[in-house]
Amino acid sequence: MDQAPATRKQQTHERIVDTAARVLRDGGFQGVGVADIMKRVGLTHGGFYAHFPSRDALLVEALERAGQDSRARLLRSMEAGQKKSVSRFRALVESYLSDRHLGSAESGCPVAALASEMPRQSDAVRAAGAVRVQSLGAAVAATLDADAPAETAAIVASQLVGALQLARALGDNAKGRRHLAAVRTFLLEQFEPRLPKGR
Amino acid sequence: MDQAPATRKQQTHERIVDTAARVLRDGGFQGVGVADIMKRVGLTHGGFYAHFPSRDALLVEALERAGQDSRARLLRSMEAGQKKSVSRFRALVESYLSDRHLGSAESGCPVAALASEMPRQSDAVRAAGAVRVQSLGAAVAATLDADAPAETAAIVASQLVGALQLARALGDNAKGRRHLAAVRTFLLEQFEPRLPKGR
DNA sequence: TGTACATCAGTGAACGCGCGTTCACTGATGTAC
DNA sequence: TGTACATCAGTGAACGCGCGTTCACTGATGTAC
Repeated sequence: MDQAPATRKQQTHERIVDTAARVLRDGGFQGVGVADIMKRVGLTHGGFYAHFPSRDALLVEALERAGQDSRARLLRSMEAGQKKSVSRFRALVESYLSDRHLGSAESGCPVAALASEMPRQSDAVRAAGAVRVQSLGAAVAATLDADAPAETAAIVASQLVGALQLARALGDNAKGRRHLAAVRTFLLEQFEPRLPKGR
Repeated sequence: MDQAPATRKQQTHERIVDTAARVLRDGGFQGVGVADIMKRVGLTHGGFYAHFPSRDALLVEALERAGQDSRARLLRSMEAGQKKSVSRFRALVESYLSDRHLGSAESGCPVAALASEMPRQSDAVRAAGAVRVQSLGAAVAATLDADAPAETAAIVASQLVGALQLARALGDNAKGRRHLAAVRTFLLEQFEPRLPKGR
């Protein structure tokens, strides 16, 4: 929806944000260093401030980008599942609580990767974080029956984020994977819509 | 259980760990600065290394202490509830997902305060974190029926941690409190033991 | 088609600051006789 | 009871390092005529 010519500067800007969106999820907020990001993009750090007024402004954009990335990834899983007659809800849960997501935070959900750090960020970053949380809730809601209570999405989102975080804290090993599996089973039994293909 | 004489040095050590355990939950791992902690205790930073081999060693002790603090606090809530014939499970859930816990991370559960930062810490800190996660699971298990499936504790713990984190990311406001309330209601309906007083 | 100039995007040195860590030193507490 | 000495707990200056930010400058791209 934004196929404007894209000047060279805009292209560079995108590359910086994309890189930061990955590093952010892997290394947390303080893992995003101005010099480091610029180096990864193949530039020197001095040019950074021609693109962003401050490091904080980059964090905000990177967080938004990470959320979009992650959401697009979930949608692809759901499309792939639909071809196999898997409900949207099941595709979401199996993708979010997959062993793959356990191990690769850098391309995963930024809420799971960053939630406990959110309260310690600047106003602007926290606001962007709250939007990400609500967006996750909306993504979950879209997989539920239309007549499901409004709170169900919040409950499921909490469960997804908590389960992935505890699994990661236990480690990318048998303990972590067992934890994920337990929650996966529970959520499917408890919340998978009864209609053949979900809503 | 450790009422040994306690030398002056040991007393100071305790004060450093106690202070760090609070600051850790409020400010995260990188919120714990050697000079800052010593200043809060009323000392100068130079003396730090007579107590700990490194900052990382303090983080490990502070994380353990925070877990013990938080667990003791939950146990007190459960005892208080028992006098009012409230099940242990209900006391746990209402305490963990209370508005009070939403606002005051520094005396709360370190897993909720730090989970997403755990994977980025040193081996020693991650190991201590994994112990904290399992300890939380054990605390939950102790409030469930003896015949509950083993996975239930992990499921409930995930839900508690995820709900508190998302509520905090939404903010210490109406949105955050509504989120907590929704999950509280769900957990009680779903998992509160049916026997009069819980196990 | 070519020349002159302006703008753009990025360079790289420098600054100030905070942090973890080290270390020679000091004042207070405890012990020996 | 008093004196001399050793140990203990903490002090404060200094170090090296990384980080966010600034800024004068440069080479490349685009525009005017």
